[in-house]
Amino acid sequence: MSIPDWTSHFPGLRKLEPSIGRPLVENSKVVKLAAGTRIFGPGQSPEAYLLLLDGTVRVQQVSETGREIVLYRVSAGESCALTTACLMGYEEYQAEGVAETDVQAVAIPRTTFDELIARSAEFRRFVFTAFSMRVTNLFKIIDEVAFSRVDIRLAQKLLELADSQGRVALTHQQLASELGTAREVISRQLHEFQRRNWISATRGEISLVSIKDLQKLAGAP
Amino acid sequence: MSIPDWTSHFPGLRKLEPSIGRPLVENSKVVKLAAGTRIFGPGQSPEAYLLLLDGTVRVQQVSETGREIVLYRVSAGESCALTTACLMGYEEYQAEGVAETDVQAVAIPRTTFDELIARSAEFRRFVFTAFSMRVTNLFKIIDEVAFSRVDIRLAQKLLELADSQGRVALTHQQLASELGTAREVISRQLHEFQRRNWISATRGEISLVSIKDLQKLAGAP
DNA sequence: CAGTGCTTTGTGACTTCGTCACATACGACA
DNA sequence: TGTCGTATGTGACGAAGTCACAAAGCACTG
Repeated sequence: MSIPDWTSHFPGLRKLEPSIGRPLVENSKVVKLAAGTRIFGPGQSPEAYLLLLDGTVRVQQVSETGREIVLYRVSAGESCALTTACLMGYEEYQAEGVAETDVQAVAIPRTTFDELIARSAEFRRFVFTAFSMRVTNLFKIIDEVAFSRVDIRLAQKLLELADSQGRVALTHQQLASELGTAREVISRQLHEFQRRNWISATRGEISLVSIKDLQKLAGAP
Repeated sequence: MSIPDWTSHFPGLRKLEPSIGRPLVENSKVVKLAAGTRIFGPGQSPEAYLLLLDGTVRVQQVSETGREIVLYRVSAGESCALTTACLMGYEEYQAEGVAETDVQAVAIPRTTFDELIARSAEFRRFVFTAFSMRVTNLFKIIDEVAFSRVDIRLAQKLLELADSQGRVALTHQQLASELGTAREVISRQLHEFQRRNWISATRGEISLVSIKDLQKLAGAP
């Protein structure tokens, strides 16, 4: 059976020299994970560098009191870059990763990863770029959590998560987890948005009515 | 003039093969920066990988409204790992780095850095470990900012920043920046600590009186 | 289709945190 | 000893988080 060349799914890897790309493909394997699978979590060190072929993985942090905050998502074509930090580093993972959908991914063993880093400038760029994006994003989250108002953040999140019909199929609790706040706070804000006729809501789903107004709130102060 | 072999200052670099260590030393140069120098900031991409020989660098984020939060500090023997993310990655730095004291550092040019990553497993481990620590720490900050009470965080910070005599030579404003909160909030909390006789304060300096009580607050919920 | 049980949402009361607008107080230095 | 810049104190109020329930909404069952 021939091994499918999944490297073409990753723009950053397409230009890999064949002498590099072949061992990469041969030494790693494609894994499938069902939606809801916990991929890693506090106390579980990841064992391989993961590249997503399909689906999305949500990386989040859970507080002692049970409140949650979503740190970022990994989608098809991306790598779970921060796993790398822990893959390479001395510490255990503090956050947890959950498959949001069924997921197909390439698992690159630690040794292969290390070898690739050594041998391919192209691969290094790919890894570091992914890293850079995540870290920049973490900075942004800190900024928002520390300094930004929830109404603004909620408007941004709704716009970000809406599908093409302007619908967001999440419960208040799930939105609260996205922003790292409490469910009641979200309920009240949504109520206020509804009062202003910016959204309409049913159990478990929100429809954006006035995207323009939401953008105005989300944008300039 | 002989070039000083500063690699011995870095435990992670001591075991570098000479064939690797020599070019590292030869291609990089030692720089000195006066206290207060802004080393990098939003819009300024760093040009080199920095290893600190002496002094400390504070990395912080400034909000639109002027509030600040300290993300981490780089001390002697450490690398400003996250600079690397941006060094390697596609994006500009979102945070700013300021020399807190006079600083002596080794600046490794981008090309040399890349070459070292390629050639030395030892150096890779050094860089990734530093990375890992910072990222883990960023996770912790997000957790604390989002979920933890200021009185607890303030107690922790005081204990962390106290010198051997239990003194913290910072203004309320500076403490507020450490925690990403407002000065008034700190003033009130310190007042409360004082009322309970846990600290005593003079202009610009705080003395910890009952470290035990502070630890109790900082520790278990 | 009425009943039951789980999940989701609504709400009031209260605490904590952040903001604004000043009032004081301290300390260095002329 | 006065003056000036920085540091700290404070009240009022709005925004956000917590707690303890109440009330829907939905699925499944008999």
